[in-house]
Amino acid sequence: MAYLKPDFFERDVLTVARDLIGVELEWQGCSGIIVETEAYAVEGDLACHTASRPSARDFVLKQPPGTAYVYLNYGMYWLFNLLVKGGNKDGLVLIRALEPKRGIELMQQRRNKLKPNELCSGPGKLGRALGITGDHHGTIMAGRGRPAQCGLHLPSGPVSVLADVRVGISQAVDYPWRFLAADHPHVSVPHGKVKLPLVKPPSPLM
DNA sequence: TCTCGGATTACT
DNA sequence: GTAATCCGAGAA
Repeated sequence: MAYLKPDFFERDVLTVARDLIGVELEWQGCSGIIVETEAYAVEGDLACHTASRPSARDFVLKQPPGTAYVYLNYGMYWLFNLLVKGGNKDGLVLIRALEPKRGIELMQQRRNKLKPNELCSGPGKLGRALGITGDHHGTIMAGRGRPAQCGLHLPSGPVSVLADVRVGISQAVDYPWRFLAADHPHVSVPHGKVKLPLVKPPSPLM
């Protein structure tokens, strides 16, 4: 099974976020099938870190496509993103949920959970299950420099993917930029169940 | 130096 | 419903 090449990440961030569904994420002895992602665009997306953080903009500028963008959220959870650049729309793809495949015992140990469908069903849970921290910010996940025991593998067959609005944001809340494996039991929030704010900030149509 | 908000989760 | 927990960014 071959690793994804950098050119996978040199396309439109929405296309890449969609195509990552079904991909197997291998991470230091553990692995899982990606079943939920969100796209964040460098330009025109107020929910993206690049809209408010010069450091994120700098990261996009200087790092190659396929690099991991890792950050601490709510002071507690490490969230794992992949850099997309060189296509029509650059951005970051948040990996939000996995179906665990390998290293399940280790993930259960880290998460203090028994049920496999709750191990990685959310971006914070996933980060904890895989043992991801800020030390992994900048890890190259495709091409030269990729660490052994880390990588991404294409699915063997076709995958059914649904689009939905993104979770837990307060800006650009109505972009349908969340992608899910259809009817999959390991996602964080099922398709069509994301609660929108009562008064939504206006978003331009993309 | 201080304040605030945030791509969340688990527990009451 | 809300505590836990901390960093980047901007104001002062």
